[in-house]
Amino acid sequence: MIREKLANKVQQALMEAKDAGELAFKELPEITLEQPKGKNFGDFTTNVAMVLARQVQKAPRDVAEIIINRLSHEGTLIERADVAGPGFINFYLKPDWLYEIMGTIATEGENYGRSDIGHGLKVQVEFVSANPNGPIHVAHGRGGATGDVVASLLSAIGYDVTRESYINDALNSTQMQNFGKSVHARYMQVLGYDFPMPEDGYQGDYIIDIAKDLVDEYGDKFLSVPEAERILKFTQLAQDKMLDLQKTDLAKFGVKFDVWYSERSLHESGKVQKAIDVLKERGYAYEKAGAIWLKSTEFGDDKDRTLVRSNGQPTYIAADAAYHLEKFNRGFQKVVDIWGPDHHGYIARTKAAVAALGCDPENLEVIIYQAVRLFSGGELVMMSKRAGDVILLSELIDEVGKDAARFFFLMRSSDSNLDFDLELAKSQSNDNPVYYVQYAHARICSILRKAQETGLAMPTANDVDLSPLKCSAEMDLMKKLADFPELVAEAGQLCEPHRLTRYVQDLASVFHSFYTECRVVSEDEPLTAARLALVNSTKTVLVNAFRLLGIEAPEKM
RNA sequence: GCCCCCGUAGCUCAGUGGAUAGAGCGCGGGCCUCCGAAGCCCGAAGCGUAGGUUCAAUUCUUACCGGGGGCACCA
Repeated sequence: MIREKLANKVQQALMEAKDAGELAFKELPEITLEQPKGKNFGDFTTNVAMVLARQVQKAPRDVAEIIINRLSHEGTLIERADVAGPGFINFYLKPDWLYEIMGTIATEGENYGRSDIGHGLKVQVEFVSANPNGPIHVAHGRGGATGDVVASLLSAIGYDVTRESYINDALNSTQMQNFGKSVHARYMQVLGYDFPMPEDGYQGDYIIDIAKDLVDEYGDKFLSVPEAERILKFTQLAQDKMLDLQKTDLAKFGVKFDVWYSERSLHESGKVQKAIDVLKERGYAYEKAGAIWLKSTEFGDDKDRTLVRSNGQPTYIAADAAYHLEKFNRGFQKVVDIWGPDHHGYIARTKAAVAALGCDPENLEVIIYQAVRLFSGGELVMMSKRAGDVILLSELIDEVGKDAARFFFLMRSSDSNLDFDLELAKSQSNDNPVYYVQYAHARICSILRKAQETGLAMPTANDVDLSPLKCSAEMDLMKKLADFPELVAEAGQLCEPHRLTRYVQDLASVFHSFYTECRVVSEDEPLTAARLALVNSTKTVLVNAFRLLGIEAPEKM
């Protein structure tokens, strides 16, 4: 808002200068207003004079001077504008611009920070998509937190978002067969038979748990069924159990999906075959050595990929192609896939498949998040009792809690490896960023309780005079609150949720400084009222940010 | 060999085509007759190397060096 106003002012000044023959430019440059890094460079700054300098053949500082002389401050929030450094124009604003924003926060409440950048565009965020042959583990946790918050951010900026998880439940896949055989072997063992685990069988204890469940539920009634049929049956039963467990674990993590999409359903409905047919028709599928191949090299992939094996079984790529075609057919105009680091190699082939099917690969955005390592007391944690070689998400949540788990997963850019310090996440101290930010909220609630006990009215920024707010701690806090909508927009458009955790920590920090500096409930009634309004606004923004992050806003800790 | 990510303070990480590169931990020093010290304030300390593009590069680009991960008619 304020940026547009300033940009308009600058544009007006530029046009006037042009008409007066002071600046000879043909095209109006884009005028961007930024918040300067240094504290002594005003509230907003623009580099337009430097951008324009070459075109008008004048020194940048002279151009800036001309613009400033044409700026009228009358009836605006501009206090003054200066030329600085190599040719920046720095704007110093009257405090009223912040008071206006306080009013906006009070009026918009839980909607403060939302926008309509997405214009209701239908977007799907696909994440987690774990094979239903094991529990959700910590790497899925990073993907889960990332996907969930990316979805929340996109929704906040006006997209029509669907959260979706793809179930790799094709019964004929090597992994699923292996899984079924493992469960079957454990089942036989629970029944007392000396039955060997298959080679490369699933070793985790959860396989035994499933086998015990199956014995409890069905006893030995499957023994009469032929072994091959029995294994197939077990694969399905065990898959269903795994899926339920995955849903339970993810729900505990605060992650819920609108759609669980079954790979098996793609095969059974003939959509995989259909996609292959489409690829053939479009000339991007061919036969070689008894198999059918996707001509993905046409679209920048390193090599062509097998769609259908020589034994007639379609590969997962065929199913993935069908799935992505289905996404676009379902009306999604933008698709975001969130994958683990082991999948980076699939970006090229998936985009190639999408392009070969006649969809625009630009509408598919793939986010790869990097590896997660758990540390405890400086030691790398590798093994889990319950799952074998991975740590389960549920174990992590039991250990550090949902909020800490989510927050820690979101603290780093997806592009960075993530070292998760269990001790830190558990510690109830100021070292722990989750406690730090939640404490800010609890502290606010404490102040508001105190004010209520004192019998004070609870003012909002709309019904109180904010002009007593003028010290630097108060100004810094208001500025941070003012940043929120833009931060949400940026984090959403870039699909970078870590910007939000960063912001929340910054906001908590300026609030804590304000708290130390400025006593809220005091003898000075106008000041108390204004500060209470500011505290209220801070609470609103914290709560809105926490909601996006999916963490609690505790009133007491 | 090819592909992806990272290389910023002692450590873990943010950040930006521009003016003085930030935070937490750790380290040193201060602050509670007062709304929660789970807090605040002050201090020391940094853009892997070499080219290129640019008025301006830590940011874009190329090469190299270092770390992590991936390269199936498995999913």
